[in-house]
Amino acid sequence: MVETTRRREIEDAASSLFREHGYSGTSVRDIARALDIQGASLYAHVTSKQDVLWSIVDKAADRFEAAADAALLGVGGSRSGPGSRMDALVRAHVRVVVDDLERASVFVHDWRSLSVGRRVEMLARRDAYEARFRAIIADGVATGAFAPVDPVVAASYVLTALNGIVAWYRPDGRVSPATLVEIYTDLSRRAVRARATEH
Amino acid sequence: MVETTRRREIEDAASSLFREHGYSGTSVRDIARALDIQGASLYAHVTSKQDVLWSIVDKAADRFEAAADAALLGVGGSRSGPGSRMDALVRAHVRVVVDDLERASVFVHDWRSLSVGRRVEMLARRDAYEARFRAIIADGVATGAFAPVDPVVAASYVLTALNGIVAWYRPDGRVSPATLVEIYTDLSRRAVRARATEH
DNA sequence: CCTACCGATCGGTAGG
DNA sequence: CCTACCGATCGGTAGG
Repeated sequence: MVETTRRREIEDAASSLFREHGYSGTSVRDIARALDIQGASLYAHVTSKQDVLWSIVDKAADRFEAAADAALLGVGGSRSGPGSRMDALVRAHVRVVVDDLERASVFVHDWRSLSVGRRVEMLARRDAYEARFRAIIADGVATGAFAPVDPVVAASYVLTALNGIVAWYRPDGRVSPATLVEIYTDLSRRAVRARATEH
Repeated sequence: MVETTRRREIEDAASSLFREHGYSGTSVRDIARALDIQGASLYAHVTSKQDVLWSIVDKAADRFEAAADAALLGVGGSRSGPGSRMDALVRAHVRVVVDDLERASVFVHDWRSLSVGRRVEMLARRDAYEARFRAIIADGVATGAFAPVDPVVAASYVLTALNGIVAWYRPDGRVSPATLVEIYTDLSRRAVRARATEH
């Protein structure tokens, strides 16, 4: 399916509706209504409702992975310490989330509505992504830069906190996206760092 | 509606299904099938699907509030420092979550499917609940026990992390519920505490 | 708790 | 992108 303007408009409308009502709570006619066309007309652009969900989730996963790659590369990879790498990953993740809250919300919540094959595929990608956090935390614990936390639990803690942004954050509120990125980076770094007296 | 054994079985089954497929993704017949009865037979025990959702969410909210009350009372209220009060709140919250992951998941995710009036009511209760965390964090920042974090953002960070447990935690895995409670309390306390050199 | 049934809506197709 | 339509399923009611 080629990427057209209409196709992007459909995914924009669908992301917004999926975020507010969930995949099951959104009908094909709801999406069409947002675009002022008939429900059946949507099928001139997409093959199924499931296909729209997959496009949104797949591209969102691409964005998170690309941002993490770039962030680690930018900070010099494993030549830099676990603290800097953790900060870079958190910063990149929060940026992707606040950059498109609708699509991030669908990625976070609605991937469970994917068909079995795609859900399994996405679960593997999510696990590989989360493994970057686990590895950095384990490294920090090993060097003593981080407190002796369980890397699996700590990575889940931090990532669910970052993903939780989609549930409460309003970009037009008191806290700007840039400020949110910095606050979340600080909170995440502090959650795993060792006491100042320990190193 | 009186609380009967059957009624509780219905809410148990509904919680499990809502957790896995969401409120919209679960049909009345799905719930009935889990209890080996006909879809229409469910209406001998409940007045509507929405009514079942409300019961689950309302009772879950009761549990979180009661646990927070007891936790603050147990730690001596405002006579104890912000650190102890924060620990008590976090511990209580995580205990309620791991004690019934299905109902906690419905409370966290499916309250958005409540009818408008009930959704507004629940939003107010959630805000009052979250305000306890905000107040304690603001207190800790004022006394210097906590880092100079934004109390609103920090409370959202911590609470979404705690609620995120429902998305990944498996109680039959490597980490016992009791251990999870301790790790999460440590991570949350560390996220907001001041550097050891600062106090 | 059952059978039988209701109108509304679902995702999707045919044919233009 | 439209009209017209499909079979399936939805939440819920009637009457036992």
